[in-house]
Amino acid sequence: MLDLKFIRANLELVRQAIANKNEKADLDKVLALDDIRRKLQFDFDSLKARQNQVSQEIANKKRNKEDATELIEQMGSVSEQIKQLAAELSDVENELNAILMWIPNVPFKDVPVGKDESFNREVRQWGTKPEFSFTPKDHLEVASQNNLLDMQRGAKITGSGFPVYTGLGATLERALINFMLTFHQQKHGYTEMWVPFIVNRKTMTGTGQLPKLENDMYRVDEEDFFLIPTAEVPITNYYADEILPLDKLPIKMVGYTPCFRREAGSYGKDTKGLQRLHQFNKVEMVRFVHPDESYAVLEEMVGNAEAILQALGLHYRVVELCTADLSFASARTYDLEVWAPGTGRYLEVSSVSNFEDFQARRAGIRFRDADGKVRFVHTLNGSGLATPRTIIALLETYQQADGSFKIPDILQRWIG
RNA sequence: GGAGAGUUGGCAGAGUGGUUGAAUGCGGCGGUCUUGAAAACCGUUAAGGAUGCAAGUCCUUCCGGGGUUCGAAUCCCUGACUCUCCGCCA
Repeated sequence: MLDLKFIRANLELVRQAIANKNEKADLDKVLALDDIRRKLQFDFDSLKARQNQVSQEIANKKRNKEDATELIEQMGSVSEQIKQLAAELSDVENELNAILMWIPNVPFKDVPVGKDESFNREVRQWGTKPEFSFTPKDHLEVASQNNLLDMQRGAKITGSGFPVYTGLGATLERALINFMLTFHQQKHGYTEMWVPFIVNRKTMTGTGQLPKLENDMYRVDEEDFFLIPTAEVPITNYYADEILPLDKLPIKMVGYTPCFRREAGSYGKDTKGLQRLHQFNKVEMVRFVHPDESYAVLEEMVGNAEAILQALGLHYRVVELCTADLSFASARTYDLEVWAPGTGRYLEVSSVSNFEDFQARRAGIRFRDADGKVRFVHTLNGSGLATPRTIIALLETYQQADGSFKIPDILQRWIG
């Protein structure tokens, strides 16, 4: 959520940001409602002040055993007006808030402006595409020959997009998660968190998934709960509505969760095998930092995610997203795309974003500055990494001529 | 799932329907004293909003929502959560 005062002071900037992100929001309505809100607030405050004052007088009279009937009668109508104004004020505030919730974050100034993903900017590459003496197979074929995956029975149990990992495939999945968690915890200094996989509406709103993405998520209607689409949601909201002492920053948390995504309407495009799923596993890094540091930390976090791919020996590239590809809440995002030799494409395995104070304002995550001032923290998060496409890259990169595949040494200790 | 108790400021913990934004203690910050520190003493210490150049003034908030009343932390209804006991269960 953007600060209303910021919107008022930077109207054109916000208007441009909405357009560049292909979003829609009625800023004129916001300004109009805000005017009404302030006027109602002023009237309400004035009447309340009067009521408070006269209440004192009534109390004094009663204490002195004097008659207060006249004052009480007067206040009857004031009381009615206050109720009326309070109701109007609350309606306007709700309406205003509802619109504010649909205004996206403003992109960082250096983010390339673009209308689709073709405007994304490649930042760098690491490693090179591996060479094969044979035609590399795609991950489904490798998985099939080695009995690692069962998409059909996953579909039978639940539906398409719910894979079953079998035997060594399951072990590899678990090893990968374990490896990544331990790596971030030990080498990058993150605190490991194990959090609920189902969250309430307030939490889902705090990180910006709601109201926009309600239809992309699995719901538990009876409780108005949601299955998390990413660990970002429960981990970021861990400190919601709190004021953190300065010495608690920076906060670095890492957690594994399964991720659940309905994403109706995404069928047909790049869905083969493990490329696009309704349930998948992901290790997520989350950081809360002083506003002055967030862009430096963003670069550092990209490095943290890259370190995993490097340790696994997988070729990848780093891409900066253009405004249109940027998520609703993000101000700047880098994607890591790993090379999948059999599929013949780069696949997104990580997305690292700086949300500045957008999420913090929604979720109420603040800290006390050196001079005692209460401010919003900057929140960042990044996948480190999502497993399915990492598995794709591993299977396709380390496949052998005979159809078997080699598990990278670094994962061996987790395979057992 | 059943029964009971509870939810107040950073924490602990008072609170009679009427100067209670809230006693007291702890913690934090500033000061006096001290070579320095501790102790002691003094002062200070919530967040959000409206208005104003500012100093300031005013309003809201005692888990959330609704109600009673001239007036609610205090009374009523309702929801959430926590704790204790019982039941069930991995």
